[in-house]
Amino acid sequence: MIQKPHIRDVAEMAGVSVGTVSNVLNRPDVVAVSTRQRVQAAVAALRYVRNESARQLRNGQSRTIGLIVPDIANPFFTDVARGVEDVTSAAGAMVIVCNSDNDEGKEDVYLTMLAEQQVLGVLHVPVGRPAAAVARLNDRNIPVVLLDYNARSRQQCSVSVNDVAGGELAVAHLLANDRRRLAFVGAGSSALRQIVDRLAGAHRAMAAAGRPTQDLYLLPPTTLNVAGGVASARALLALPTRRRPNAVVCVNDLLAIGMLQEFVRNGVRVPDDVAIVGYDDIAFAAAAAIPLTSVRQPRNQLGRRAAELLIDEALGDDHTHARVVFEPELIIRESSG
Amino acid sequence: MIQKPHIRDVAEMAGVSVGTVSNVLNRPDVVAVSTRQRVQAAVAALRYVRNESARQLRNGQSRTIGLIVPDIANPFFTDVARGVEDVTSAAGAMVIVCNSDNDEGKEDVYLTMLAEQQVLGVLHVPVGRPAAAVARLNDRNIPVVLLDYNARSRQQCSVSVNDVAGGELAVAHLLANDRRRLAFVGAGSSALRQIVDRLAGAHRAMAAAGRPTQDLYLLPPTTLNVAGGVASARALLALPTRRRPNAVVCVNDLLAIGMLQEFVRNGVRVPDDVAIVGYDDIAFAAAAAIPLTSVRQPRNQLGRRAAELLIDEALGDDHTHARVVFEPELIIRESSG
DNA sequence: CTGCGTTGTTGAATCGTTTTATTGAACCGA
DNA sequence: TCGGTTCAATAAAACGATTCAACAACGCAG
Repeated sequence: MIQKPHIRDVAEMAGVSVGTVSNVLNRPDVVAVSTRQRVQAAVAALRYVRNESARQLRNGQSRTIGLIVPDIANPFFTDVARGVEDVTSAAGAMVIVCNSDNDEGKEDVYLTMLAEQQVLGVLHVPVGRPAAAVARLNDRNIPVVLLDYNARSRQQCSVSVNDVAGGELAVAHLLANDRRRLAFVGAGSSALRQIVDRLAGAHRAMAAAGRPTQDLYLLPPTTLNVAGGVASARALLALPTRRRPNAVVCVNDLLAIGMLQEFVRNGVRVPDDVAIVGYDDIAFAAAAAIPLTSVRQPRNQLGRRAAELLIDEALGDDHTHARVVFEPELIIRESSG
Repeated sequence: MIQKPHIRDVAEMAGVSVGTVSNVLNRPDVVAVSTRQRVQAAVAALRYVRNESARQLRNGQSRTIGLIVPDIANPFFTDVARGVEDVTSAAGAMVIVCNSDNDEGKEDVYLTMLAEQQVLGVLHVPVGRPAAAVARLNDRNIPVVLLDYNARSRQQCSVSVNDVAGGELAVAHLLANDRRRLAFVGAGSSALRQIVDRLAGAHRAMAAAGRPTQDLYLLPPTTLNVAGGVASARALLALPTRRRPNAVVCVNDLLAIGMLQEFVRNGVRVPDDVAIVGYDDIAFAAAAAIPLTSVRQPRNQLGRRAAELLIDEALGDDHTHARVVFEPELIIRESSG
């Protein structure tokens, strides 16, 4: 057996020209049935495998898309990635996953590498403002779909979730349940667009209830994980009971779980003494000691829709840019009683 | 500005030949300083971006590796993937992530696609026995490193965790704490190699303590998630108190968390009435209502080491195959008192 | 002044496909 | 029997980089 059979070897074996083999592979309908079968037999016999590099060079583009996320170990992006993969795989394409680590420098490096790869397109969760590098890709006619980011320009697609609405849902729910002393946990720790928006939504809900925005107590910055939640809970426990909030909204479920844990440990009853609302509705929200009320984001859908838009832009001929904004959903469980 | 500048455009602008430009890009040391600077200036001015397809075609291989996992949405593989990414990114390569969905057919499809892409190599978490497709890649000199699988043949690298030892650790720990009525949760639901090994380890620990293996109560099959844990806990609660196990080992943390939740809900004290040990030590194990004792696997390390081996095999010249087996570690927390 | 080694640059061949213009065969109706 | 039409198959020209043998220029020793 030939080590790496080329299309030429297949052609020889089948007694046809290489052009015909190529046709069998790409447009089987234009070649006569008997010839086609002969060629397919040769392909199988030699275990011929196409060389995508050559194909790409000739065609000018690959069957690959890039996905740039801050951290693939984060369950949120994981589910997004899964949605992306499902769609691309159905389209016969593959996904190159890149971690930007919230570093715009790394983002740039990857964007360039993806351009070199002649990818079909890039799905990009930008750290800050979509970088100049994105514009550079557009110059080269490589479509970029922004993910978890609402594009301002109409020159490109974007898919995001309405974070303002999410913050509003959470606070409105607590106010409707007669909670009066509210705290918002996780703001200020960074200028993350998502968090800024959620806080804005929270403020809007306050205003709608005729409450001044400063009535929403902002807990000092912490890390956005379970440990940060524990620390935040302690900060609240240090307040005199009378002034202690009786409801908290966390910008993600990790914070909420940490707080829940620390409250339970200190005999604070949830939701009787303090109601808790998380964000993201990760798998563990429902599994917490006291099942957690949380704002659910359609993570998988986010990935799917973005991938669909990207593929349409890359392969379709009459593409119009879309700005998709999903609405979050409040999942009410015991923690907000 | 030229739409897609080629190396030829750069050459013209700098007043040199294309060969020289290529040299500047690939072996800058062989070209004179003044020439090099002139070329680099032209590259920058034209915003020239290399065409990897052409490069790959000529060189016969890409700067890309494939990673095939059952499900990228599973936190275990997510952390593995993260480790892989860190190593490959440092080596200037990229990762194509593929979900096999525990389907050998999909595995095959992806393996073929990766071969077509002329990838540097493939990291593969096989569903069953490493398929014939793997052998096919080896025929084409594409290295394959098996991940989370202990290769029998010495013809290839593999990186795995000693699951037998993990099962043994868990059971030995409980026996050492004077727990006598033990249950093992999660076996039988599938013939997954990992689970079979962990059970074998559990049996070994029983034997070492002079206990017959049938004293380890096997709970009937459930799904391997939180809901399965809840169901398993109910099954135990249905037993008369006297015969109810006072310690359980779960094959993963999701099961353990589900059980914990259901026990707490029914007034069963953990660890006083029942001790619980999980497996994987996912981030939430420590954050559970009662922090969970769990068998930790070096997930990130698993990915890192596999990626290193793969890159060494693909690029190094004196590669010797290695079979790396990591040892799991028992993280003792409150749930096993 | 010649010959030789060193350094830097060049031009052409090459990688393995796809595609397009062209050829050739077969068939049909007049 | 002969032009016209279809249908299949072919040969050759891309695609855009890398590489290598060959060459030019230069300095220096004899």
